[in-house]
Amino acid sequence: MTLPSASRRSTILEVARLAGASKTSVSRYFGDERERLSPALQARIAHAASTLGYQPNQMARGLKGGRSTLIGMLVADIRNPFSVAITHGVEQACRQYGYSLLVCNTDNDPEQERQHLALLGAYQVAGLVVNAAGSPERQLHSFISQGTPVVLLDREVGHIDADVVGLDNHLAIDSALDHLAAQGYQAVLYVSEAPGQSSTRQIRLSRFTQSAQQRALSHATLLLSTLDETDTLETLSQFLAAHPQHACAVLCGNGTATLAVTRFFQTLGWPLGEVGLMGIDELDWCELVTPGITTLAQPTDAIGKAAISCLRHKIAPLNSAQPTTLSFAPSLIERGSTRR
Amino acid sequence: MTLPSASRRSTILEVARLAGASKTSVSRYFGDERERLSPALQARIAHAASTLGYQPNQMARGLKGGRSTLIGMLVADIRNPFSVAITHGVEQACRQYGYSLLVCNTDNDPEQERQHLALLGAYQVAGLVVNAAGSPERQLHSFISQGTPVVLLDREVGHIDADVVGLDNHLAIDSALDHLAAQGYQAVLYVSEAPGQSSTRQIRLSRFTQSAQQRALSHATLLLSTLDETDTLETLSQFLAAHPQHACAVLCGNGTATLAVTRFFQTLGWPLGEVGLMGIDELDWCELVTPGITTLAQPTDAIGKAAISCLRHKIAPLNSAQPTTLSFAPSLIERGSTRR
DNA sequence: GCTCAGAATGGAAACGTTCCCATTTTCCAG
DNA sequence: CTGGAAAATGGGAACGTTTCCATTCTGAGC
Repeated sequence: MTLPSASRRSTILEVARLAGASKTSVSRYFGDERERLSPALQARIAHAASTLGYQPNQMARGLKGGRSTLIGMLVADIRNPFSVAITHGVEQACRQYGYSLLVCNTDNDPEQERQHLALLGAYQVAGLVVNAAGSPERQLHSFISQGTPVVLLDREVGHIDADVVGLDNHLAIDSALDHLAAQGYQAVLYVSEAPGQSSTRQIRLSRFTQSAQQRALSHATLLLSTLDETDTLETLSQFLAAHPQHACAVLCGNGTATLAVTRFFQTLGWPLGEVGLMGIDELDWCELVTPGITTLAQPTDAIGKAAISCLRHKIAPLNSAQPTTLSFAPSLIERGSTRR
Repeated sequence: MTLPSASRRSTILEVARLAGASKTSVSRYFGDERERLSPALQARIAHAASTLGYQPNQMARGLKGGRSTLIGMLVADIRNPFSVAITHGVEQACRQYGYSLLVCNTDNDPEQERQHLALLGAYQVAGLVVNAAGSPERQLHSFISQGTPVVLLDREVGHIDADVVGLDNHLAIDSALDHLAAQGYQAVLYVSEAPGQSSTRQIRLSRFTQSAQQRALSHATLLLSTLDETDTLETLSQFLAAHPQHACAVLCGNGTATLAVTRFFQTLGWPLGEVGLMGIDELDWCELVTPGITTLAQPTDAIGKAAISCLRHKIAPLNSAQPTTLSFAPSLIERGSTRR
């Protein structure tokens, strides 16, 4: 004889029966009206529930309530350590407030982004944290008009009534230039991935030009393309050649750029420091490449937490709070790559 | 006058009304019985649905069907690039088969693991991919007995009727030793994080000892503790001192160990290559630290895909297929750190 | 023209909750 | 005691689907 261990998940009704209570009371117990129940009843329900191993069915909950305890997060590139660090912060904050995080990676593909957004809608997420790949304005609008709050992370999107959380890009670029200037570099090349739809890349890029100009620094910019590696090497060499009497430095717009440029430095045999190198985003290995690469670290945990905090403020009341922009300051981690 | 743009999400019933059909037919259209409908009806429904921007409510679906299109994934440490790479593979495979991935990071904390598993159960995930932090045998059993297939990733867990997908650890250790021996190293120190509950770490560690012995290599092992950095440095120095007449090398059990050891090499001023260094797991920066660090790369995409493939085979039919263990071979990426 | 199989379609119950109400119980002021 | 408000509890409809079953429609064979 086999045990009838088909072991279906038990329901609220079974708990109610075992506890000698109504399903309403059990529902109250597991909802947030527990204190409305008499201590005696609470005890009976607690006992029955633990006997049966009862656990509320979130699907049913979501269906009835029209809202789940799920928070959706769109990440443009999950293989970027910076994105992971932020995701980690978001996740911690979610747990703290009893939400679960549904992380969707879009691989920087607007089509995948579209699909993922549709899915998150279908799962009635309670809020949305978006590190946009494309410009999904219409879809985001539809979330917002349905009352699902949206927070934009690191990248802005068209005209959306949403909070934006991220690095203070102006400050970051300015700090970097301050540091480089203070270290005696007189000509700076800014290297970035192609800005495309990314507001952050656009802002950093234009701020660089503007700010370098103000400081009367010789400067130029270089956009990485995954193709033409030789072209890129060429441009780098030319920059150095164009400033024979200046101390030159390269500033990288994000971690990916730093990685690529570090490789190029090695290919070209440029000594770190003599030619300065500095990057936005701190990475594990920056201290390993002798004499270390100077970076501007983003407060990733704080950014993640701030995102969830924004969401929470908009979830509970039908809060018409104005969209805010929260900008965080980077911190300078000084290493040998900017020491002449 | 404000527009009544409260814009609720439209339901199957509204589509049915607009299309002049019954909700049953609409349900069939969006389920997988579309071909049972006459072309005329299909067309009407398609039109109505797109007019209304209808999208099936997954909550209701999950509730009725008892199963969602969600796949749950437990990751022990999302900040480990190796885990991320695997997650990426799993995610791609999920998309390919129409599943969505609910990624939960446990930060190597069994308690968080417990909570996340409970949650995934409540969301009726269709399958579970588990990179275990602790030993949640009981919970996993309850998933399996409820018919939810489970795949173990990289780490085994107690006595669970589940497929296991991961690196062939014996092969990996053996390949590493083969390579080191071929390069002329005669004494090898194996560095690993403390094995704890991780079957992978245990297996690699014991295989190392066994295999090094067979090859008549001088060997020793060192477990990293996050505390006592000086202790660790001490042990490293002693190993070198103990083999004055041998060519020494260090083999790192995973990416974290490689990072830590590389730092130690720098602190101690050991020249890479003269003292050999090799690591399991390929990392972005391994080629940047001159003269490059030799690694064994795991086929992360293949591993992720295999995991989902296992799940799929068990989801559809009440398949009683025997649990399998899929082991993948690593590939050697040879660099200067193992060239004398 | 009639029967009947099979295709096409629809009605209604069920999934496990929540929440609005209604009902019962408690207890205190008069 | 008693009336009545407040506290405690329960009944049942509703959420948006899926699915079982019943019904209607179509056309081929006689």
